[in-house]
Amino acid sequence: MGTIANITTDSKGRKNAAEPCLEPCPIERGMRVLGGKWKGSILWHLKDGPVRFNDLARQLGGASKKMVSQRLQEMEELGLVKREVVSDRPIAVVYEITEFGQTALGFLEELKNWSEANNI
Amino acid sequence: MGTIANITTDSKGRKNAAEPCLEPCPIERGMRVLGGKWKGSILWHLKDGPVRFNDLARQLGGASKKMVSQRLQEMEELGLVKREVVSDRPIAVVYEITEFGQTALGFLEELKNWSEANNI
DNA sequence: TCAATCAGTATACTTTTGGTAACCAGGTTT
DNA sequence: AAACCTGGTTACCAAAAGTATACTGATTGA
Repeated sequence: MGTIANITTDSKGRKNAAEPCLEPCPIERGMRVLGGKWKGSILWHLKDGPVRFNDLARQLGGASKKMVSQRLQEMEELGLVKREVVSDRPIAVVYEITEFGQTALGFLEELKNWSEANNI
Repeated sequence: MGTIANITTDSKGRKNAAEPCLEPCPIERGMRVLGGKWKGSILWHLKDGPVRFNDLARQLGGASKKMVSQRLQEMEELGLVKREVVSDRPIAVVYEITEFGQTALGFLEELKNWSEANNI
């Protein structure tokens, strides 16, 4: 939808929804990209610069390595983050937010403000 | 967290995260309130006025009645929506967004815009 | 009389998600 | 030598989310 809940009333006083959504609306689709567990947090933690895998995992308050690794992979495929091997030998990998990823930060900040303002 | 990913570098060039999050950050907590499947959509569909249960279900593009009913109950407990029986006999119930629920609309609109702008 | 509408609930089932714990190889620290 | 670091993977398990069908009980409409 997007505009108005289109409820009509027929001659018998019966109500029905004029435009049932055939597919999830933009809000639903957006949620499926950014709404997964930890995804928002991950993006937020990358906003100030590249972070290494284990550091990221530690900063997520309880998310397991498996979770972090899974989410990072999904987000890399979506183009939200970029993975970079900075050295082998003592292997080191950093994750960085992409330009596309940055476009979501405004929305995440609104969410953060909302949570804080309402003691969520 | 909230401010900066506090990464320090020791004398050997090793990096480590100074402040691991002990609990989920505001973004994570907010997501757990608004991020559940269908919750955002439901709130959005209520923004223009009260809607009846079956109409709402039809407008959610594939969500089953069970889902809609479950989500509505959760959201009522959270104070995001209000349930009102407008008549028995031919039983009629409407769901309405609360004042608190309205505070989340700004954030949902940002999400909607983001989804649409990026073909999500 | 038969069918459909209202707002759900009940039941049963499958799929997806989230999570723990152990493990890998190479290197460093104690 | 023993233990920890790096960035993950694998196996396993529990809980959540989703599907689909059928049912309520009063009322209205054809």
